[in-house]
Amino acid sequence: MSLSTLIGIDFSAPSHVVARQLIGVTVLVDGVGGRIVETEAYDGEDPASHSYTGRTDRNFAMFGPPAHAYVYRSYGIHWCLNFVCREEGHGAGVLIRALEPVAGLDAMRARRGTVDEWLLCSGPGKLCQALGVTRALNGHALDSAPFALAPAEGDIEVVAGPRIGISKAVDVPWRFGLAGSRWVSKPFR
DNA sequence: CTTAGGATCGCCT
DNA sequence: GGCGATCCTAAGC
Repeated sequence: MSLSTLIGIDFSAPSHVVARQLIGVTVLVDGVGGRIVETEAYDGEDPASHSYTGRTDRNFAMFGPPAHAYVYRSYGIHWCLNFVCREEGHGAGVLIRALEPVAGLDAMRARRGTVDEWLLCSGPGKLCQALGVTRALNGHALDSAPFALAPAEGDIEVVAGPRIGISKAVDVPWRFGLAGSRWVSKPFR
């Protein structure tokens, strides 16, 4: 058990390994959250990754200790949540792309302004709004409040495919999902 | 069903 | 000055 091991997952492993293991894990922020059904891996040697060209004021959390959060602003509007992985200094992380809503549904509806449950957490920007994730959590440890993680339960079948919304390394199959889940942001082929 | 455009911030060339 | 690890709305077919 290394210091970067949390809920049975070794966050110092390569990002695509961690991304696969995170499917089925429950994540809560101040008691609001759900089960992770979709992730994407990004790595320091990966042209599509924010960390590819080195450390900046925006991405420094990706180069910090594993099992911490990296939160960035997307298109000047949305927040996106990543779990940092790999050894410190490497610059890798896993983008949390969709959740199955489990806890704090009323808070999610209020923040998202909709009662449609699929619209609450079916995308990286949506789930951050639903869970109240902002830059304030950038660099925050995942094993301490307001975060709470719980291991996946039962048999988890994971499917993989190319990542969404990027223009580089578009064929790398580093998007992972819970097989058959209706909560993913886009179906897997 | 598919496509197009706007919102709006911060890094990069 | 350009362009995103996005989302929403509106319009076209």
